[in-house]
Amino acid sequence: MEDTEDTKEETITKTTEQSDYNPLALDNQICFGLYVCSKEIIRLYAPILEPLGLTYTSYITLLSLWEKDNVTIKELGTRLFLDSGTLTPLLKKMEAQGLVTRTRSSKDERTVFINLTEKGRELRIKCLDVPKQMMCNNLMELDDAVELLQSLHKLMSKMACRN
Amino acid sequence: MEDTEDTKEETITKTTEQSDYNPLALDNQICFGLYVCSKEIIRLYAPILEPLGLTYTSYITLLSLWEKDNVTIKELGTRLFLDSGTLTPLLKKMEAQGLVTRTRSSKDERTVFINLTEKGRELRIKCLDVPKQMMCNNLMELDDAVELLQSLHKLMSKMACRN
DNA sequence: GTCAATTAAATTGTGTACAATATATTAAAT
DNA sequence: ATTTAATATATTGTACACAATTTAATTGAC
Repeated sequence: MEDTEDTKEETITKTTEQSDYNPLALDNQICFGLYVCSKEIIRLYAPILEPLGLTYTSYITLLSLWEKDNVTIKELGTRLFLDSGTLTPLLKKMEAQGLVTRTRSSKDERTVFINLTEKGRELRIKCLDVPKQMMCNNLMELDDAVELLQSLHKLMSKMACRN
Repeated sequence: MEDTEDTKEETITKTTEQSDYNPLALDNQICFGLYVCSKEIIRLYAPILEPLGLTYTSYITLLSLWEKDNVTIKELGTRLFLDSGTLTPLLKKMEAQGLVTRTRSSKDERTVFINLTEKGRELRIKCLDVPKQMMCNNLMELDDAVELLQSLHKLMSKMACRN
C-alpha cells in the first residue's frame, strides 16, 4: 500500500516537476501504454481462445451477446465500440460457424438482429474457464486490477459520448 | 480523493463479493477496457497526426527514435513491442517519406540500422504541440492520468519479459 | 574449419479496424 | 404525396499486427 503511494509520488514528480520533462517521451504517453497493454493481453488470449474456435473479437462479441442477444448490429456496435465495417464480416463468419443468426427485421428492413444459436449459447460453458486461464499469467494483483478497471471505465464513459 | 476511495470500495464489492458475480461480464474484462481505450484514443490522434503526414504507428516510432536513433529494427521492436512484420513495411514507408534512413550494418549484415534524417529530426518541433492538442479532449484529470500510466507501466514490464 | 543452431529481417497469409462511400429503407418536412 | 434528410448495413480501400515461414548471415560445438 505504502509502496503504491511512494511510486505514485515519484511519478508525479517525474511527470510534473522535473525541469527536463519531455511531453514527447514514449514513457509519458498514456496512449502508448494502453496500446501496448491491449495488444499484448490480446496476444495472450489467442492460444486460449484458439482451441474454442474463437478470435479475440469474436470472444468479446459473444461476451456481449451472452449478456443480451436479439440486438441489432448497431446496438452491438455501440456496446463493443465497433462499427459495421468490422462487425458485418465478423458476424457473417460467426454465422458460418453456427454461433449466431442474422435476421433482417421485417418491421424495419434496415436493421439486422443478431441472436445466439444453441451452439453459441452453449459455448459459454466452455468459456467459463477463460478468465481463470488468463489470470494464470499472473499479470496483476487483484487490487491493481480493480483500480485499473475503474480508470478504464472512466475513460470509456468519456469516449462513449463522442459518437 | 475520498471519492476515488469510495468508488473503489464499490467496485471491489461488485467484483468480488456479489453472489451473482459474472467473470464473463464484459464490464469485468480488463482486456476489453484496454482494447476500447486504446482504439478510441488512437482514433483521436488520427486527425491531429494526419496534417503532419503521420499515422499513430509512425508517430510512436518517431517518439522512440527522437529519444534514441541509430538503432536496429530489433531494438526498435523491443522498445515499441512490435515485430519485423509490422516494422519492416512501416520503416520502408517512413524512408520513402524522407523521415528515416535504413542502413544495413557492414559488421553484421543481418541487422539494419535506423537513423533519423534532418527532416525526421525537425518534425519533432511540429509534434511538440500534439500532446497539448490531445489533452484538449479533456479525457482525464492529471492525477488519474499519472495513476493510470503507472498501472500500465507495471503491466508492460510484466509483459516485456515474455518474449 | 565444418556443420548445426541461432539470429535478424523480410515475406506471406489471416484477421482485424476504421474512414469513406454506397445502398436501401424509414422518417420528416412541406 | 413527394422530396429531403436521416438511419442501418454493407462494401471498398488503407493501415496495421502478428504467426509462421523464408532467407541470409553469424555464432558455437566439435
